[in-house]
Amino acid sequence: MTVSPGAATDGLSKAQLAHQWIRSRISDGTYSPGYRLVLGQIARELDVSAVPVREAIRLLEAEGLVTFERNIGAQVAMLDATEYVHTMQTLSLVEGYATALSAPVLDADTLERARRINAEMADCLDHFDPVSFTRLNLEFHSTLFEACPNPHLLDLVHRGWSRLSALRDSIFSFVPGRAHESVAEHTALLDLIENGADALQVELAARNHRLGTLDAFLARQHAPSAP
Amino acid sequence: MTVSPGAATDGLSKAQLAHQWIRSRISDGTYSPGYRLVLGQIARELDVSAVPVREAIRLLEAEGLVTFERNIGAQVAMLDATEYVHTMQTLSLVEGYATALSAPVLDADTLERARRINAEMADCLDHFDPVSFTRLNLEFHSTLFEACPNPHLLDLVHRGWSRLSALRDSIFSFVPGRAHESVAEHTALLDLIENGADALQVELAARNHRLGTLDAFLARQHAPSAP
DNA sequence: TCTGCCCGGATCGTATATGATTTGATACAT
DNA sequence: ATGTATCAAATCATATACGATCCGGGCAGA
Repeated sequence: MTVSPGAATDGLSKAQLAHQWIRSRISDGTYSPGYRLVLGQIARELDVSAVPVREAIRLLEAEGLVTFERNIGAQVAMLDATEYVHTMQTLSLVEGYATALSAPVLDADTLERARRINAEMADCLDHFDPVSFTRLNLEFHSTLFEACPNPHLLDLVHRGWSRLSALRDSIFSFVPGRAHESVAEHTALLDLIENGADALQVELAARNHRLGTLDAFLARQHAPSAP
Repeated sequence: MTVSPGAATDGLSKAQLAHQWIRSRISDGTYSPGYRLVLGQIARELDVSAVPVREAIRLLEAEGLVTFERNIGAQVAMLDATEYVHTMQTLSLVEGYATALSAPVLDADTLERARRINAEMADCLDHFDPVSFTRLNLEFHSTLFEACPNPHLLDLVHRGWSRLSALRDSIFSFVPGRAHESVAEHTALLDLIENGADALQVELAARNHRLGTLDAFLARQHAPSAP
């Protein structure tokens, strides 16, 4: 028995492998926005043929992580200010709703865990560790919306985060002042949930929390004098 | 000069062609939920190779219109009651927001057109023409959210509609009582927009309008005695 | 010098061919 | 009669090959 062309390294197809590989390269910044993705090149690097790579890239396109033009090629999606606004707006919407749908089914342990994560985030601010802060922020919100019973919504939330994290280096910069607000809003959100607040209240709190970050970004855009 | 393998019928690639072809077949009911999509078979029917068809199917999968399993094959997505609820829930969310974002930029002509469409819908009820009613319903809502400045949201709304329309025959049945309510709610929504109501008000009105249809469905599910 | 044309390289798009996997049927042993 | 092993057909997954298309650079003419 020999390793044959159609074999799968894992339970995954080569197309899925390529998909994840490229995606992680985008996430970790190896392929930054605008980077040109050349089928043959990636295929050689992964030691597969161009067909699975092509499929991977088309899927990434459907996710909005890369742009693709017929007979031209693919490149990592640019995230300009407008794109950022649209993505954040959409994410605020779906994340807010997902959080509201999750809220009723969260148990005390989970909420406690969320509070601990938020406390860690506060520590990160003291030590000025924006990288950990960003990671913990994702953990915090994941904790709150992962229980959402609607898989479509969850998928949309994940896509939104994926887009942002993939392109965080270009625009999504850490704004210290906003970060402090963020931690406070997290506490307020947890209080709302723990007190069994109305679904709409929770939704709007979660939504506005994210829109707040967007506003902070826009404010900085329009007054970029402050470092 | 001869028609060669890589040629495109239009400006579209064969993969895109196959994508649209399969999608329309799903929409018009030729391929109903559960129908098995066999690559080779479709490829022969379209007179293309299996590669573009495969790509088309993977894209449809990303859209949620078909399910796909490695080494097994693809089939038109089943839309059971749970799926229907999730899809409607998500659609209510994004459509509501898209409508709210559109509202401020709608001009008088557009609103007038929406009112005319709604009047036609009322006529359909008198003549008992559920097919036209459903078509006009899409037209009505399209009129209201097409001006939405956020392309991501618009895309999500279109995907939701696509899912529903593709699978309408199986579950999405016309409930006369609800249809009358629907027309009335359309009028109320237009009034809100015309009076320059708060964005949140418009959003919730649009959202609840759709959730009302969902509720009507659920009520019928739990009490299916009445035909 | 500038402009337009043509050509070659790079890359995408698809057909074809073949390996890999699943599924269902059949034959056999218990 | 039932359960299990084996095999063949169907189908997916991928490699390879080649045509189609785009882009940039060189060359001829004004």
